[in-house]
Amino acid sequence: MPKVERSASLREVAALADVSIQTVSNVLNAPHIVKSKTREKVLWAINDLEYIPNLSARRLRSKKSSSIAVRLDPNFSEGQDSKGLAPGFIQDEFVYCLVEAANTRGIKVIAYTVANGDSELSKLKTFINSRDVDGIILTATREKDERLEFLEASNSPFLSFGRPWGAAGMFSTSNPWIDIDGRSGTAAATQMFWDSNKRTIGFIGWENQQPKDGVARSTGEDRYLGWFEKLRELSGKSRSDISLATFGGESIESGRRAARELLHAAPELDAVVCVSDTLALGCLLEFQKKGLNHILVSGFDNSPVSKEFGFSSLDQNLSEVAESALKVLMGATGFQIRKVDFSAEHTNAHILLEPKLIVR
Amino acid sequence: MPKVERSASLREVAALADVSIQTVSNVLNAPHIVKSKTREKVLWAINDLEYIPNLSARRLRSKKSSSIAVRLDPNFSEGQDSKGLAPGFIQDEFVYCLVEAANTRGIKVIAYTVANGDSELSKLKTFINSRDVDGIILTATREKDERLEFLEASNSPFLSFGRPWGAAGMFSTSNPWIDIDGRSGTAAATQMFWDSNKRTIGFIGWENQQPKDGVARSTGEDRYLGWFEKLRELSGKSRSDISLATFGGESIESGRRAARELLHAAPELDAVVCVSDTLALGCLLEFQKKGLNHILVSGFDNSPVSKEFGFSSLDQNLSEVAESALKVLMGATGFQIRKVDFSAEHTNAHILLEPKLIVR
DNA sequence: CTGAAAGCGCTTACAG
DNA sequence: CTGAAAGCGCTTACAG
Repeated sequence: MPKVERSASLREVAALADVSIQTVSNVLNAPHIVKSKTREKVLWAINDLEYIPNLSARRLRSKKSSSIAVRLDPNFSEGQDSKGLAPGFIQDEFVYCLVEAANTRGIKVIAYTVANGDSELSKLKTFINSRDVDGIILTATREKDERLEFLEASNSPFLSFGRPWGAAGMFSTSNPWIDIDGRSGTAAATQMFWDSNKRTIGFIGWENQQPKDGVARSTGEDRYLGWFEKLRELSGKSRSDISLATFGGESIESGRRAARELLHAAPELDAVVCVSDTLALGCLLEFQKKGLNHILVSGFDNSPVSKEFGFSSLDQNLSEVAESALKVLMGATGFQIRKVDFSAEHTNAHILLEPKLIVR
Repeated sequence: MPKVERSASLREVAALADVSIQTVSNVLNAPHIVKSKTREKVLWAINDLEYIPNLSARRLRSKKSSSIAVRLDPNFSEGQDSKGLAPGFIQDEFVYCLVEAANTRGIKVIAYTVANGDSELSKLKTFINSRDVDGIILTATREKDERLEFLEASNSPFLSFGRPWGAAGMFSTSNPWIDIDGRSGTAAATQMFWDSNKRTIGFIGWENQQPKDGVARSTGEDRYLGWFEKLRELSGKSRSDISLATFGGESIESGRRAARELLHAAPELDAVVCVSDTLALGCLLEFQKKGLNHILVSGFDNSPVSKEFGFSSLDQNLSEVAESALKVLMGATGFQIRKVDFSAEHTNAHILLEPKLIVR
């Protein structure tokens, strides 16, 4: 391969095709307004010179970066409490799917991190005000969130992955979000067990995440309610009789302990719906140790752990999440990020997608 | 927060500070050449207007994007063979550390994917020729690699994470790389077991990765040799007597089977060095099942699995890898990506970093 | 040390 | 349908 000095500019393409710079630009950005004969001549020149537009120039002039930013989080914790077997799995998969979906739409994705000390808000301000990105994908938004306030005030397109649990403004159009319906997921797992003639179906959730009423205030409570309500519907039992649930931290050891607690409460236990793959594995290992291989277990996330150990799990379907997110920010078929007026448009500001039960 | 229309431009800052646009630019890019009194006046105006430079304009004019690109890979496999418990763990962690290190140096990171069908080469050409990035971080390079050839020909800065195993040109300056020294890692694990008075130390590697001679041709062979040579050194045995090794695919089940094979070959087995955390866990679970809790096990990657199950593992120290990678591309203290002439400069084109043994 | 001019490579707005 | 002009917001090169 010969040394390549630099790539051609519009000017050179125009000279070769014997048209104006502007016509070449039109062939690229509005081909339909160029006469087909001219267009072909220009395309030939573009191809011949291997012309690739300078994106900085395009962005400066058009005032569109065709880029979005997304935060990356660390998967390791220095010491501290256990975060389970796949702490960053969902986030990393989501980012992968987002990049893939964005690239398909001609959008670049800039990854950023927030290291100890610097504020995410100042990073977002810099991204937006330097015109480096057109929009932002947020994660882990809260009710009073300075990021939301800034993005709203600066009129920047954005979307959150995940609901701001417990926030009064969860359904406010000023915090548009897309999320997975955990409740319907654990309900589906419960239904599957029931259909396999399991009648004593327990639940293992995260500690401090058991709803006091029928309303979920966290991901864990939401997944609990899916099991609870579905079991009530199927069994015809009263609320107070649906009580085969226990809770623990996100660790193998918690899963083992929870399994023992459930067995103690109901020796006839024959299935367990778990809030996570980590707890499901702990539970499964405890049953194996006791030779109770007939008890079925389900987890959440469809992580490599669930595949490797062969238990059912709920896949969050992140490529669909990513595509839906871009559909909100760009419209169904558009190629540009734009601000959506949810109060006026037909686009829903809050999207809930079904997880997919992977039966193993 | 009030609606913000748009951020200020250099022109407005200059007007407020009562200097020329050029002086404001100098305060930003070459503060030392501006008289301190002028500089303060300008900084006050910048602060007052919350001025943030337009990056597209800066990039267009300066011909530097201050960005690099890195590829993201999917962690899920559709069916197929097992890829273990943490298939994308190292790659994802590396990307996180790279973004963090790059941001500290004022460099943006654009993530890209290569979906089935499109070629990575054409993506790289577009990145480079559209002036979207100044350099590329490659992964999984091979001996004859069209990506290397293109980047070389276009005179673009780049660096590979990982060695092109088995390639004659592994030490060619046209493929600069940074990698982790797996061999010294498994040697360190072997030494640790020896120091704990373990004398029958086995090894579990990946299938088809056992060196025929003393030369490694893959990551798995490299890690095997670390165990082999260290054990030979410590035990004083001859080559043919160091044979307590077995191999399998990257799965829990393989680890279990390998553990049984090692026990069969040497019932006095008291430690096992494994090529991966997945194999280590399979091995550990098999020992636990048999009540052989005195046998120590080590893995590789220091993934959440090793933390959760409490066995020793080798941490790849990816933040150091990322920082070292940028040191190659930017120099020790620079803030710009530049092409390195390895044949002339003192920078080494091939960097091998030590993994860190995490003892549990 | 500071400023007036040029220009990076495009797209926009508009005249023809 | 096509082209001449303007200009996006900076940095560079250079004159003073």
